[in-house]
Amino acid sequence: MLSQVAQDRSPVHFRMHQFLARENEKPEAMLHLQEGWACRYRLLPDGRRQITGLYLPGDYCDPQWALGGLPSQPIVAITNVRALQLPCRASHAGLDGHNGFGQALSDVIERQANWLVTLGRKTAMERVAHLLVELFERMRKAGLAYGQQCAMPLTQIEIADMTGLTPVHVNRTLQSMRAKGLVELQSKWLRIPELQALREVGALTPQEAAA
Amino acid sequence: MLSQVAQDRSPVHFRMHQFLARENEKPEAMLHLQEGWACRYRLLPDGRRQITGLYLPGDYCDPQWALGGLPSQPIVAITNVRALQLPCRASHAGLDGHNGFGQALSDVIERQANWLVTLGRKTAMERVAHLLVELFERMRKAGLAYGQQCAMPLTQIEIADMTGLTPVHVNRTLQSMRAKGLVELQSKWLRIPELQALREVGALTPQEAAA
DNA sequence: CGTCGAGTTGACAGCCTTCAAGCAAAGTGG
DNA sequence: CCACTTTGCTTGAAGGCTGTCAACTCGACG
Repeated sequence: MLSQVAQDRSPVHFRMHQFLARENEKPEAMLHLQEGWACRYRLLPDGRRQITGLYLPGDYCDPQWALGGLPSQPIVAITNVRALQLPCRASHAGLDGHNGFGQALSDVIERQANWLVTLGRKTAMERVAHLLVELFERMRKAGLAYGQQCAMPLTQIEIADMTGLTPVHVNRTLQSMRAKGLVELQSKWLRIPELQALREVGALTPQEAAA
Repeated sequence: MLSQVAQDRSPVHFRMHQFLARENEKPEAMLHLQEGWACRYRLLPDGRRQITGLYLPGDYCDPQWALGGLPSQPIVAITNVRALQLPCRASHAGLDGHNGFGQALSDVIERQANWLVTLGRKTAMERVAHLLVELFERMRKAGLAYGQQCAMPLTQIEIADMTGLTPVHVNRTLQSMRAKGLVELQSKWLRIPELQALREVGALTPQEAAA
């Protein structure tokens, strides 16, 4: 099993804002996150930034490295990160969806497609709702949700870079959501009183945010 | 080789607007497009549509089917399509980037990430420029560009659903690009007088639109 | 010759951005 | 332990990019 491979390796640590991978640099190993959050992003010449992927505890970083090629986007730690290393080529024998890597690859493609819909066609409130629902459900799958709440280390600037909005508008949108009782969000903790209500606000189809 | 596998199969045909795949229905076979265009998309309950992937001649449809799971989004023919069928599981022995499927999977992830940046952070003109550059470069790689031109069967409505804009604004944006001499686009043919100029208008980083 | 889809144009509204200022909490150095 | 700075969050006012609504043209098609 992959987990056994992983457990043969000693854990590595990254501080907040440290790079897990850089553009066009061959990664030393695939990482299996044990603790902490990270993100993949691209920076435009004029400073605009778009986050293109989030890595939460339990996620592989990055499954596509098993396919060969070099990372085209940097990956940076959002919080301090602890991870296990595993060789990028450990998985060649079976990427068929019946093991972790195939599923992880599917999830990446699925989530990216969902975000294309959100960034292309949804309003600010729908975008933020999508993000919060996805975060909560992924944390819950990782066993890191406690009732209706989970940790949420993202700053409003990072939420903006994820949702394609400005930090100012993210702030106004969150306040509006708080006023409606849709979310409680303070000191890095997220609480969602009614998940189904927030899913509807986010215009999430049944298959979305399930991945 | 994959191509030999493919050539063992007889070609299948789809008419314009016919489905190559439907949501949650197991596809009969992976398709290797020989002629015609198709797209993957999602429809929101209120009618908003976002195209999440384009399939051009030479593309596999869809590489991720080799990973297992069911398609979460429908795929529909934009023009009439001719394609070769190959079994979804033909590739299990090697998805390592040294054959067509691994590369195809990488390309899908890479292109989706590029579009996340465009939909999240770019202006209308940058979005349309990105699309036209990508289409031209993919057609050229497929051997279907002739000098500075290639076929471009998309309607302005389809361009809008790809770029996250309204058809009206796509129209205005295209006119503005024509007025600046950036593109010539008429009767389903695209000509790009200066590709590099259009790349810059699209705020494309070196690695973008290369996939 | 009527219909339909695609493209085009104008007027107006609105969501979101930009710019700016102020506040609180956390980190830093003396 | 207390300035001082930094980071993150908040709020207001004004403007712009894009959306909405509507009407018109044109060519393809039957």
